[in-house]
Amino acid sequence: MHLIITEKNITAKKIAQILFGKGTKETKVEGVSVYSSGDTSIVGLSGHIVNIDFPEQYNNWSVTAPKDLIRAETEMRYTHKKIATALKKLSKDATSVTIATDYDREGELIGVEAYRIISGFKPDIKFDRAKFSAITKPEIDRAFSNRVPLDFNLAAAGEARQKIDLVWGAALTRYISLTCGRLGKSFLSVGRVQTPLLALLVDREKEIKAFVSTPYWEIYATLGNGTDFTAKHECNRFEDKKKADSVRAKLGSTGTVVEYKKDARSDAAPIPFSTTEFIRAASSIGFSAANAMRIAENLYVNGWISYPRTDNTVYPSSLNLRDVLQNFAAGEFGEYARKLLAMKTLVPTRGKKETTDHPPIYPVSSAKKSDMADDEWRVYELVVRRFFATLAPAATWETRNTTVDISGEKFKASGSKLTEAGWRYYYPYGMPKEEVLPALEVGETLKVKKIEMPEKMTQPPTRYGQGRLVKMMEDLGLGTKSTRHEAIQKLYARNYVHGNPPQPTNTAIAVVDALERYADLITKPDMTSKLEQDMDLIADGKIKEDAVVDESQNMLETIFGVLDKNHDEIREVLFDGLREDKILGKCQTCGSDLMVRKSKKGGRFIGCTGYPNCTFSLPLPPSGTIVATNKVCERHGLSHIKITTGGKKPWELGCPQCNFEEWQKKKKEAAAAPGEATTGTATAPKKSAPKKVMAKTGGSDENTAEPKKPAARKAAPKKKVIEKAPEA
DNA sequence: GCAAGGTC
Repeated sequence: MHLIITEKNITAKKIAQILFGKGTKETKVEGVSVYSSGDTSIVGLSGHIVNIDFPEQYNNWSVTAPKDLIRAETEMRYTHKKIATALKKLSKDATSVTIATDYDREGELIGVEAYRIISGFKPDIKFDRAKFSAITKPEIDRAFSNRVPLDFNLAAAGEARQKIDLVWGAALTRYISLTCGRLGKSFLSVGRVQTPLLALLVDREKEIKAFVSTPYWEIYATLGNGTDFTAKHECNRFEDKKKADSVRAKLGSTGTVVEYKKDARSDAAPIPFSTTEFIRAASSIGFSAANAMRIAENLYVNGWISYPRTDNTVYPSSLNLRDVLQNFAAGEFGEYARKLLAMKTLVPTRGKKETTDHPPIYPVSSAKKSDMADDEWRVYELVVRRFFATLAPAATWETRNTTVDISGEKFKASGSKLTEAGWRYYYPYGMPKEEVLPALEVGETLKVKKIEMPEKMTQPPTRYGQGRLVKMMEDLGLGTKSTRHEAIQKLYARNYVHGNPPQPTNTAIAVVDALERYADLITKPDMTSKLEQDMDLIADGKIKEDAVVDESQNMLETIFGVLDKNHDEIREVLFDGLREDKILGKCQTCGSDLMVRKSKKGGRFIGCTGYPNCTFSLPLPPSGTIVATNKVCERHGLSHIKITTGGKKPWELGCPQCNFEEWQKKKKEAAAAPGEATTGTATAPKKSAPKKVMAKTGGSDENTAEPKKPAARKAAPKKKVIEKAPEA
């Protein structure tokens, strides 16, 4: 029997259809689908079915010193035992095996893993490899009639990555966690991808914290010639109020048009969806990266959209765009599809990245709204509309620009109007607002109807949204199309970040600070670029896997030398960060800091650092991570808190004192009117179980929260530094 | 209780 092994079930199925046609027989071995015809069987893996890890004796974090992991041996563990057993069973009847996993580094390693499992069990089977870059009949036929040997060098490159990631990740994760006593499920993690990602967020947060907001003034004139419009002084921002005042004082009651220009601007259609582009678009309509990918995965397995993990932004010529459109001609999107089908030629847009493994994400079948949940529909609609937009012509805007002279001062205004919708007819997301500017003539006199001079404050840079982060990661080479969203999610799960856009905690800032000082390499994307270069050398046979791993282990040993020497200082940096995250405000009775503290019984509460002189305290819910938010209670001066549990929907508890008072009031009312229901007020818990100390209020979803618009974000008020000269 | 990479 000839056994063919693919990376995943869906490709096994597709290849069977191509090679066997209708004669395909599907059976199950150990619950794994096997597609057969005649003397050939095809089985799909589930990506990697083994993983490397340290042997059990290294499992106790406080027994093994972190640096002893660097040279520790590793072993293979099955992660999909049933598939491994199925491979062995199938190989009993096999005389030859063709590895037909994805044509990339990880695919080669996955293939070699299957090879090792089978040849360890039955050594005399012959192996070869089919390499294909699209699952189409000509490409599959070509690949299977030109089979080559397995590329062990390429697989070794992937294996080097596995070992280096494990050793660095495990050793540094344990070191940091042990150093500050964050053990058990609240450990602090470190990794080649996640730490540079976290450092991006921390660097930005530092900029935001360091930002000093200063006032400035703008001058607007409302002008009219029938249609009113607003023009802004050409100075844009006045930092000097006196100067702004003097300009304002000059302005008379009429203005003269000194410049007026009408133009047309072409607005190009967007490129096809790669995973990154898709996540960016989904993020801008309110989906977190992980949620967008989870939904896309669902839509894919249910046959609504194509494979969602792709770097490709160019439709392959094998994809018949008209056929795809035809699927939609009668459905929910019929009017759009028919309009595109009526065009003589379809010229799709194309992005810079072109790969051949998968097409860009496009809709493969027509769905009705009732076929899926609301969130799924929103994502599906996004994919459908994007596909349409990539086939549509550019949009055209008419732009108008004018300069008006008011008493010698220049004011500018511009207008824009969509004159040809083009692709924007199909894709309404992110539509810029039209600005009205009436037709004007140079020399025309306009009445000044109103002058306004608002005072504004300069704003700190905005936090990176998830879509932007995924894009930055791609540009920096961090992670892959399949893992970037997971890296972001991991930061939430570790409580390194909270909210959306993700905001790093003081703990995260401290971890990055400590690592940047003493283990700089793990905080930079350069580690990944260097690894990529080394992997290419391994794949080319120019250097051995062991040499690369050994060099990396040496570097990590050097780093551990530095860490050990500076242990006390690192501990201090980490403790300070951890402590800051626990401070919720000042005690109203004595003015000391209020902090999250542990009780002797293992619970926790908010206690005063003035203890034992001050015994002020407030209760806290028994489980979940307490996160202090930026919001401060106006009545009590305490940070609003939320309770997070590993990336799930956080519970926005609000001010802990307000919450406590609310709960006490409820308790009193319940005691005064026994038997009566105690629901009703807006902040009251729907089901106020008396055992639960806290009054639960509505929560916002970390994962689906609409990313805040930059303009809506407040400047960090406490960072505003005002230096006033003492009065005489 | 560690990472990152596949896939579901």
